[in-house]
Amino acid sequence: MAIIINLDVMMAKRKKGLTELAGEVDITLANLSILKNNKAKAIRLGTLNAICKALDCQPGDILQYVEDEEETTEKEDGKK
Amino acid sequence: MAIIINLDVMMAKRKKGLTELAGEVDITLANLSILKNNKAKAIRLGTLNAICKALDCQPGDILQYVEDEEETTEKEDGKK
DNA sequence: TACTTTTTTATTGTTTTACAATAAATTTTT
DNA sequence: AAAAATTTATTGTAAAACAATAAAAAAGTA
Repeated sequence: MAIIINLDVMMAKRKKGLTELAGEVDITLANLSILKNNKAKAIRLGTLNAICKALDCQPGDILQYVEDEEETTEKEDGKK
Repeated sequence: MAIIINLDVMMAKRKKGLTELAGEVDITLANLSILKNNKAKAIRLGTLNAICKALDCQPGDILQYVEDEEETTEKEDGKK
């Protein structure tokens, strides 16, 4: 996979924590955490919409495409 | 909803049709058409990834957040 | 106009996954 | 240490991606 989620970055910029954002996005803390940490395999446009609205940003601020070369040597990124 | 899909725009820029793109993205023509025409309610990151790779673009080129005021007066956008 | 290609729409079925709800563990902050 | 915030995990349900297929509609070409 080479789509990474920069939700944490935008949250930091807006000074919003999970608790606050979860309320505005109307999603549970737990599931928003999953999203934030790139554990989600898909996203509903309605959810993306709510996030963009709450953070006043664009999808491009949250989703980023990077071509994957192997840099898996460092640590591990995708553990089972 | 206020997330719109500009996949058609990027396809036009890259001069790629559905047939060609569907092959590269490894998704059926029919389903890609649904995506392209904003009929999808969600998108898998794997699919978004494949599209970005095939079109050499970013998610932000395809997904756009617009706050919805009512401009439904013109035609109809979302029919049932 | 007929023929071809592309695109759209529809239908059915399977599999995946979002998300809720909940709880516990972990980390961070005070 | 205590409190607050975050992460991780589990179970269940509803939703939706996507495949496969087919057919209608639109666009392009001879």
